[in-house]
Amino acid sequence: MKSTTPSRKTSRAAYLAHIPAAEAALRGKADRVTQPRVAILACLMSMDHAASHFDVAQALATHHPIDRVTVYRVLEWLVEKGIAHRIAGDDRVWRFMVGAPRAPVATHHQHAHFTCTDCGQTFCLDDVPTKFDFKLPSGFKPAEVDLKFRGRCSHCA
Amino acid sequence: MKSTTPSRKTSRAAYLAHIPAAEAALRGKADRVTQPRVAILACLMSMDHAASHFDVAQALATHHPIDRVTVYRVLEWLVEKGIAHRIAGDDRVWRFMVGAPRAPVATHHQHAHFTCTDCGQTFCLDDVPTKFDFKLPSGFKPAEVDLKFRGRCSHCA
DNA sequence: TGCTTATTGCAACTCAGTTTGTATTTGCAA
DNA sequence: TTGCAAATACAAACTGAGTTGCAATAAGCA
Repeated sequence: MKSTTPSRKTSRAAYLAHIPAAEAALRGKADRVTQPRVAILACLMSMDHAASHFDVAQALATHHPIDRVTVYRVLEWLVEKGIAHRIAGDDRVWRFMVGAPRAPVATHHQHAHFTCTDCGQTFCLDDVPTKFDFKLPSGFKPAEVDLKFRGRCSHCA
Repeated sequence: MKSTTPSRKTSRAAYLAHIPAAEAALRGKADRVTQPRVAILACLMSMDHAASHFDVAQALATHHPIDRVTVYRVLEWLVEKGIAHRIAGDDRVWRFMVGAPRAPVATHHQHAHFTCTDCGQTFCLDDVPTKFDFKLPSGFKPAEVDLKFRGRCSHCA
């Protein structure tokens, strides 16, 4: 078992700093604001890139160890509640990030994903201004768009 | 084990009709034109939607059974040779289609993928005329784009 | 036809993720 | 503070996609 995002781990300080924000974000959405939920959400918030379940579990391992099944369940629950969203990677591993899910068609500001071919990390690029001019074959009724880039990220360029 | 694309299977007639074309496509690219390669490529050619390894194996099961490992290897080999390309699905399954791979950035005609939320099938939409006007955050150097739609396909609309 | 070697078939394996079940803990409200 | 439902921990078994190693086969060529 190896980390899917080897470099640039979340610092513990950054994680702790996001705990209040994580709690606040959960207050409205959750019946119960539990420690694992807060910890996992704070962990996601402190990252600038998408994290796999394993990344999350490992990031919290020393400070606040959480059962891997719970990590799975909480991450799925965060997605269900619209607090986070997940991205299918090229390596069949789900990665998670805080924020809105897939963007509806016909917005001019697109939520895009950028996967670095160098360091392997996936970033969310919010508000990518794109002008779509779709001419899909007749009969195809799109509801959502996913925009995915591959290339060099700002850290590896 | 369930099929990933339950409806609208490849008919055997359509598959047989594509065998000569498949052989011709392989002649230039392959050292050896083997039966599994021809069969699998003909199978891909006869489909109008993306097929998983399992779909291919199942489609050929009765007429021309091929070991599932061979299906994996041949499909990967087809991608490597530029004869087919693969798409990462939302269910952690690779799907394959004949044709060119990912489009480079800065082309105005985009090779897009459309996944139907109803029947679950993924289609390739070639030559989708899109006018991209990317403004990625500074430092991000994109090399490839993936454009992915979700919605209702022409069969389910 | 026989030779050579790429390719195939088979079996066993890895790995991410899921499921189930039970005992325990904990958030929250009465 | 107490009671209770919801959530977590832990263990274990399971699923399903994809991989690896090796012996057997068959495509192309002389």
